[in-house]
Amino acid sequence: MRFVTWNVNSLKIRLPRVEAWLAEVQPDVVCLQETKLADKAFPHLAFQALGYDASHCGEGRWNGVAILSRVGLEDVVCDFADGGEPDAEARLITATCAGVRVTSVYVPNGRALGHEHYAYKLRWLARLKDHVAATRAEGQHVVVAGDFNIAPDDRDVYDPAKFVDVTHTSPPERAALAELTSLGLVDTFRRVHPEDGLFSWWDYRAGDFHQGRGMRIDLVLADEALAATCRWAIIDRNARKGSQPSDHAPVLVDLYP
DNA sequence: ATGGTCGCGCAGCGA
Repeated sequence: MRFVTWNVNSLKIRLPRVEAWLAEVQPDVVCLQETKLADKAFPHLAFQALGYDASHCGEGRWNGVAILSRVGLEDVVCDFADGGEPDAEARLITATCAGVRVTSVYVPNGRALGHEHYAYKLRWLARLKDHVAATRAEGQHVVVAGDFNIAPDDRDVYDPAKFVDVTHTSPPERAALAELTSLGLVDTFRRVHPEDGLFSWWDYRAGDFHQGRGMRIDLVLADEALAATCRWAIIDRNARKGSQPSDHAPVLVDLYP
């Protein structure tokens, strides 16, 4: 099964590119983030025409996450599965695809160390751990894929010296991600590609993409048994090129549940 | 040169 995560930065603007990419790559399960759509504006028919069922959790102007699947889409939950208060923002959606419990996540950005939004990011990640623990307890294979807004280690940024005391690399954020993986989840792409310099996001400004100034913040986490089946993974840099790209490239991971 | 670009939506914020 081919899994993809892709922060599309507005599905309204990006739909033509997403459609063409899906037709070419033929993934089985796709986790989207930052659709920036209300549920009623989600283009179900466009995806149906390509063979995908879809579920979307959106609020309109910001955030918005979805799961597309051509191998079944069941038991959709549009929030944390920890039994707590509903999250105010549309940042995760969970569904079962061919026996795999899949969650598409858009982790808060954090904005700056010490900012209220940074505290929100850490609280959100702590809740995500509870969500994953609850999901794992159901006994199915688990995939948690999305824009984590965290570079797991120094291989995941273009210049570690430039990422000191900033969001995406700060020790509390990395510790929160480690808490998550301590539940038995594995960064599948990293398992296949240990080298540095492989990024999934580049700022639109200053020619960062062409200068190689990026970060790897889009991850596909899978339970250990499922991750052990991974033999192939790639970040499709070509999808970051050309006219009207997202600032994120899609990450593809083949797993065999 | 100490910025730079997008997307949303129509000012300026968020990323």
